[in-house]
Amino acid sequence: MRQSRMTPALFELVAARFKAFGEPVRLQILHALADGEHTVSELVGSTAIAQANLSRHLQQLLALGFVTRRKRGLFAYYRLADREVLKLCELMCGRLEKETTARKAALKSA
Amino acid sequence: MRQSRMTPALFELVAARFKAFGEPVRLQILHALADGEHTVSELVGSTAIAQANLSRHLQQLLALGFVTRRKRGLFAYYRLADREVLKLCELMCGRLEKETTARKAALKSA
DNA sequence: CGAGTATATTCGGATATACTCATACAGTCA
DNA sequence: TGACTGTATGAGTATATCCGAATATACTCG
Repeated sequence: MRQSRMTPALFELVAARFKAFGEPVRLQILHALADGEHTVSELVGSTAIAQANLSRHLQQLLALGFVTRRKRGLFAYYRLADREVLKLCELMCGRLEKETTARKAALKSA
Repeated sequence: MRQSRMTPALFELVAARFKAFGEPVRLQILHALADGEHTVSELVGSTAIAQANLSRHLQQLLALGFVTRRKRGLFAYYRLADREVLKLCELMCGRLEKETTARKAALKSA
């Protein structure tokens, strides 16, 4: 939040973006796209998420700029928009790891 | 997501953390805490969020490790748990800025 | 102890979000 | 053109989440 002034509208916009990451299914999709471009049907295969559901979540991620789409014939190829997307996930994962190791350490000392 | 294997449970845990950021009110609270420790009543004054609501959100942020609490007499002093919290916000804000400037540029060229 | 204050929690209604099923919309190829 | 396939979308339902009002809890001080 380096923004000079944070308006309610701005909070809304940022929150909407975080909300996109706040759903396990979407994280799973981003994770599946970490190794490169995939079509919807490939994702159906690798993630066990229903096609309709997958398509919907991909639309959201697309609308928010977290993934990009390339249509080629019948297929839609989705890929992560940039590396920062993974960086966000890694930051949060890192916090979780720290938390769990801290918890373990606390148990040992007790 | 540097984790060796992402399990469904792990996705849930990470998503829960992102979900905390996915709410304008909580972002506003984090923003208000950016300049240091504050009590609940101070935050009521500076944010115009109702006390009950504020307390609720602070509990969530506390449970997820984004803020810490120090109780002293009647008062509860909350502060950001670490700098990373702001970094996450800044990353997302940065994306939003890029998006909007890109949109403006697109309008100009059109 | 009893009043007063700061914070936390419970309850209930309103709203949003995700999911499934069925269907629509391309685009390909015979 | 017509069958077929991959992707997107509409409708309906179930679940989660937010908020306000009221209440509970914890601490201080007379």
